[in-house]
Amino acid sequence: MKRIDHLDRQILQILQDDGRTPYTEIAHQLKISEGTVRSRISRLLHDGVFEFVIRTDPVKLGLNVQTIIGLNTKLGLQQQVAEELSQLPEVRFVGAFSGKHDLIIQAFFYSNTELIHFVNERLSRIEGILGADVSLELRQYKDSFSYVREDEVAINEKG
Amino acid sequence: MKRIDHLDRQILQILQDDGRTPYTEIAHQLKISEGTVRSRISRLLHDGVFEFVIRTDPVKLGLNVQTIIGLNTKLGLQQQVAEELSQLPEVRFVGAFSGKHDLIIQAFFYSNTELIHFVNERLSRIEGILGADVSLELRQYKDSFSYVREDEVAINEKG
DNA sequence: CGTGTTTTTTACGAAATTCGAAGAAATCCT
DNA sequence: AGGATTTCTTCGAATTTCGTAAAAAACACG
Repeated sequence: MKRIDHLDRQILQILQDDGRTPYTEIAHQLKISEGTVRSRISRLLHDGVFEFVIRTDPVKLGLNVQTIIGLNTKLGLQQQVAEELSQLPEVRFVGAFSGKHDLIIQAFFYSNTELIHFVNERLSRIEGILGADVSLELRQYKDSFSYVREDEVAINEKG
Repeated sequence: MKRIDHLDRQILQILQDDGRTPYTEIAHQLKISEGTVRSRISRLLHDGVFEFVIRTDPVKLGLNVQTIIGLNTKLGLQQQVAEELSQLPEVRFVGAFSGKHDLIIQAFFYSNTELIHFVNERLSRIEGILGADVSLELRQYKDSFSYVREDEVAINEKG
């Protein structure tokens, strides 16, 4: 896989803002040709560096209850638990971690009732879960989504 | 703001898979005209229901160290701490929560060294932080991103 | 350094997509 | 039912994307 250079990062940064920016427009902004933008993008896509998606607002879709749940699992059952959790549509993130919790998941619900039902009926039925610490999101301050860090692009700006 | 109907959700679901799907293609799949797709999308964009973005792979960008950090803050300083944390480029998510931790953040680093530096130099300098539980991501099982839950679209499929 | 090789970038015409706007169809309200 | 409003379709024009071939740049190695 080819190294990602500064031009790639600049392209990614523009697309992070608006994933539908025309290649011609990106080319114009970066003062390169459309063909270059196109070949860079298809290489990056091919290498799995990024993909075009949309970012929906959960609240606007009615998902008002957002949670992060830390879980502890029985030794040896962690992976199985993680895979079962991954199946659930309410769960959007599942990761294994070092630290206080073996697994941390993020889940979204239409209501508190649905959340309680999730904890009492779904989680409790999964074998290997020893405990679950539910944290309810009260307010969101940042959710940036941009892994191309602005500081990184800026540093090379003068190079 | 107009209610989001089933057709909107179908459009969103297609775009979740590939944010650059042409409107003509969406129209074809859903057996409606391109104009309808276009007007729906511009309404949804206008209402802030979604936006076109790209999803980059942090690991491919060199961000190998992914963490979730639970923080406890001094009473009354929570908001200020949250806002300071939001400024940091390493931090991509900041939320206030009920539960064991007042704030939960997600942060990404190029190396363990950078992480240690972040905890020792950056976090420790922020006034109002009482404690930080760092969880290091060992493995990711799911990171779906799709808030239009498949089950929801399916249910209405017969309506 | 210089020359051959490979990679990247540019250029350009053809195909596809997007856009604006106007008319048709459907929905809503009373 | 009838008029008003919203949503949907249609269609030509403008723009973008795509394929490809040639130019330019970067690279490798004697």
